[in-house]
Amino acid sequence: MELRQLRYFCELATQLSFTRAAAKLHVSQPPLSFQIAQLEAELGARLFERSSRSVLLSEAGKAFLPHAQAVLARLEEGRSHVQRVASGAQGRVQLGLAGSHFLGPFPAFMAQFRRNWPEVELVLVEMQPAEQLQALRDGRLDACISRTAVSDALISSALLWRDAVLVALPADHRLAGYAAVRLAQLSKEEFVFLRLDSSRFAQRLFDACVQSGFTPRISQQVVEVPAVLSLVAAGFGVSLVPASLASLRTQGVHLSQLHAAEGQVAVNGDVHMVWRSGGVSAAALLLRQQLLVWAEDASNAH
Amino acid sequence: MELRQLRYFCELATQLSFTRAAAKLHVSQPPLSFQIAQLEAELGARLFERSSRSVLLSEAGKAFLPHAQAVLARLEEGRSHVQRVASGAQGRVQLGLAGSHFLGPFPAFMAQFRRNWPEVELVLVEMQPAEQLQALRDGRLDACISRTAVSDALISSALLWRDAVLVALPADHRLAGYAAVRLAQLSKEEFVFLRLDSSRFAQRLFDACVQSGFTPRISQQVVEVPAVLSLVAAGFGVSLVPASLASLRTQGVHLSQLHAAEGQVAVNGDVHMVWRSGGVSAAALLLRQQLLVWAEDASNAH
DNA sequence: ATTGATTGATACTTAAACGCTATGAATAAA
DNA sequence: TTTATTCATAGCGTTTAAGTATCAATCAAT
Repeated sequence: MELRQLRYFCELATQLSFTRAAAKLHVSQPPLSFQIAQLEAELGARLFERSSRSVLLSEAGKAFLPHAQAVLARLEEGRSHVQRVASGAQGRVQLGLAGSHFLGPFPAFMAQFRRNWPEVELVLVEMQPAEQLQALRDGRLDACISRTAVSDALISSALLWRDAVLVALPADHRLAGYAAVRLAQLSKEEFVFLRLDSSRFAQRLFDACVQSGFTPRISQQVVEVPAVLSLVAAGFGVSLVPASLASLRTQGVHLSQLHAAEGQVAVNGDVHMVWRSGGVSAAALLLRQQLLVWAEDASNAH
Repeated sequence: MELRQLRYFCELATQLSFTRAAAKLHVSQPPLSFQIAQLEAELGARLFERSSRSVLLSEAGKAFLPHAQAVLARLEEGRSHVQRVASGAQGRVQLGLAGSHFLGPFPAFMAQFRRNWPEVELVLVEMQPAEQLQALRDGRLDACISRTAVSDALISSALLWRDAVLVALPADHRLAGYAAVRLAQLSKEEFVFLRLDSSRFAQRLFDACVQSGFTPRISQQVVEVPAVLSLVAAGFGVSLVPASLASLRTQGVHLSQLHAAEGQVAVNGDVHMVWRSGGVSAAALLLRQQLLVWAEDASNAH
């Protein structure tokens, strides 16, 4: 059996005339007759009752018609489904990110993306930054948002938007009056840190302290950023946090700018997108490209 | 797009190896590669991710697979549906008959037929005998059961089983004592008849009276046979009824045999099947053939 | 009743498509 | 490094489908 035969059959069933159906199908009449005859031979049943003046569906033809139509319709469905998936307009993207990014510009992008590509299921996976790379390699994630750029044979990344690092001080701290603080001024302080084993960003902050000439004394390590601010407010120490956290406005916490030490580049909390280089779905490609474009636009507008 | 490509695709999607899939499909490997490539080209999307050591479904392939499988499955459904309809094993037969036939052997056949061909919908249409022929010609009926044989260019018939005609007498009638009665003995009686304009059987009974030398005086004409017996019991007159009606055993009615007059063939109520010669469904053909065989068997057993 | 027109089937030729064998390129295992 | 396995490509032969021309049958109109 051939799809051509089904197409011919359906057209003939609606036209009920070999000549007209052949014209509609853009073939001449003999091939149409031949293909119908062939289909009938294979099914072992006459599909049309031909009298030399009229063509009518037989009982068998009436029985077959809905099946033939369903087959052709389903085929078109499949075709369009494949094309939506291949173009990325339909699919699923699994994006890993830490909870702190819900405080930055990311939610605005997410809202726009879901509006523009409603058939792309955007699955957000909250995940410790340290797990993200392994999840990317395993295929559990298609991309992730991180404050650390990565680049190797399998993983690439790109800057999305800049984010400064602020100093979080208890409101009654001796430095709370200053608009800006140098890292070296904090050498004697106790620190609240994100867990160093789960956050490469925290590791970078730690290293920055070391480069400023002191090893920070750590009073507490926590996982979530709001908890950092709460502990600072509670007097457990000072901390270094991304500037986008300012929107939290935690009571009892004073945020100061961080002055870079002379001859050093300022420590930053810049946000990157990180993705697996190969074997990604079209939807993941689309998300990546859209997020890069959006971040570019946003930073230009700013 | 071709069905072959769908078959190849589905097999490859389960085997995930060109070599093995080709073997299962009884083709060599190059045509398989070619057809898959062709399908991918037409859909504009890669369906498999080939690395030289493994073949995996791509996102697009995963999206297309259920459609391809559904298409092939639906096609098989259509094929078997057509064959059931063409063989008569599935379909609908509309059979016209008068209510009186539910009293004869017919219900036994019906039960057997429905047991053997459960997918054939046997629609019984109770219909006055006079309408039956027109309904046959119109296609509203595929066949009917009648006490009158018909034969012309479009309509054929065959004897199903014999049925005698009995004389129905009120229990207190002067002839009720006799086991058999001649028609001529009833010349002075009043008669209860089936409606002459709707029953050709009734017309035959009327003619038989005329041939026996008298024109029957008709006190009542009714449509249903049980009503005839009730009217006889109520004293409206005598009547002539098919022998199979004896199973009704109406109170106050005595049934006597009917002696044929000398040199005449006995009037009878033989039951025939009548059908349209052309343009009948396979299911109708099956019913016709089965009913003839069954009637033959039943009369032989008897 | 006869002719003319229309419809579906058939015969034959041409062009395209499919499948097979042979071969190549790339990768993983020995 | 070698060997084996896997998928892709090229060339060839066969099958298959479409087109043109024609036939047979039926209905309509003169």
